Amino acid sequence: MNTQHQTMEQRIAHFREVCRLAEVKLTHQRLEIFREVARAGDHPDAETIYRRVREHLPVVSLDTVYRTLWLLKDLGLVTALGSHHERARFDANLDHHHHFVCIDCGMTVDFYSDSFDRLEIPESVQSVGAVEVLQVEMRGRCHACAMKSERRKQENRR
Amino acid sequence: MNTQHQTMEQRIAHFREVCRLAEVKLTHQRLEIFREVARAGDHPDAETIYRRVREHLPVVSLDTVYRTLWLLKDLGLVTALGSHHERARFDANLDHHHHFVCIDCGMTVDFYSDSFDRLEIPESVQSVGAVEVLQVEMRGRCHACAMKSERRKQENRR
DNA sequence: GTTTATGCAAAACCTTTGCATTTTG
DNA sequence: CAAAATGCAAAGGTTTTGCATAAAC
Repeated sequence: MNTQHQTMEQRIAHFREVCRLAEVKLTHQRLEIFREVARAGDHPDAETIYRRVREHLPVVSLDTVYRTLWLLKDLGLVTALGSHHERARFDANLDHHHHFVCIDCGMTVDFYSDSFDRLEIPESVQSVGAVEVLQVEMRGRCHACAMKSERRKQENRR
Repeated sequence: MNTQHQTMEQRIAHFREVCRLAEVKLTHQRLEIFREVARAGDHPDAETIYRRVREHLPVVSLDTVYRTLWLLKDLGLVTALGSHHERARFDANLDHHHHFVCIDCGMTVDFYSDSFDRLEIPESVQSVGAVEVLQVEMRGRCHACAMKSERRKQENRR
């Protein structure tokens, strides 16, 4: 779905529909939190969203903002960068490489690719800053986690 | 510098040399922590490195592991993924896009690129897992931060 | 009316810091 | 021996959780 050229009204309507289908209650807080994330173009953190929401809706707490943001992520309405429960990890591999990251277990594997290494920086990026490192991040499910989730589905069917 | 085909002895020698040039003391703890990160291929977190180091060197504390890892990063000997003091951030932009991230202030800007979108997944990755999202991450210094650090250098010259 | 979400406060978690002691160059 | 690094314990910041109350369906 293309979010770029949707009006705020269309996004809110979509949000309502997703909540209805997921049988999730549409509270005043959730609506305002979604509206604030949808309006933002600057990848705000939970604290920032909390502050912005409070300008319109004084009765909201930080923990509700957190709970709602992870809910929105589960519903596929937002994505999370540098997501929760992620601690700093270290790598002594200084060669130019790229990453596969498992969205379930967090396992990260290094990969080498000449075609990835040869990618050119778009001009539009150069107007924002000077790129020092270009790295491709591939996210998906590793085979081990894919098997685990398959097994879980089969158990639930019984 | 290519780390891939260096022996552990070469890496340790390089570590010693970098410490000497930077006038940083080479302690037993630092040597063992570096050795453990250099040996690891699995992007371990600080706690994991701490556990592994303790098997060889019982007298080491978690805070020394942290201090040493950030030192190694400053010395350019390791890189950090999902680095410190980084909180979760949220994005309602569901269109396929890519990121520029400022290494100083953390500002993240979305970019669109057809050539990035058309990248093919290398076969070697497919043997590890099923890629769902491919995203290019460009890291560097935004113009605002570049100007700030220029100004700081000039002030120090006076 | 029943189920679910909220706010509050307290906890959990990862990471950093101050200070006395030890180690390095 | 002077300067810097360590361990300890305590604090810091972010995110999560349990529970009584309130709101949505």
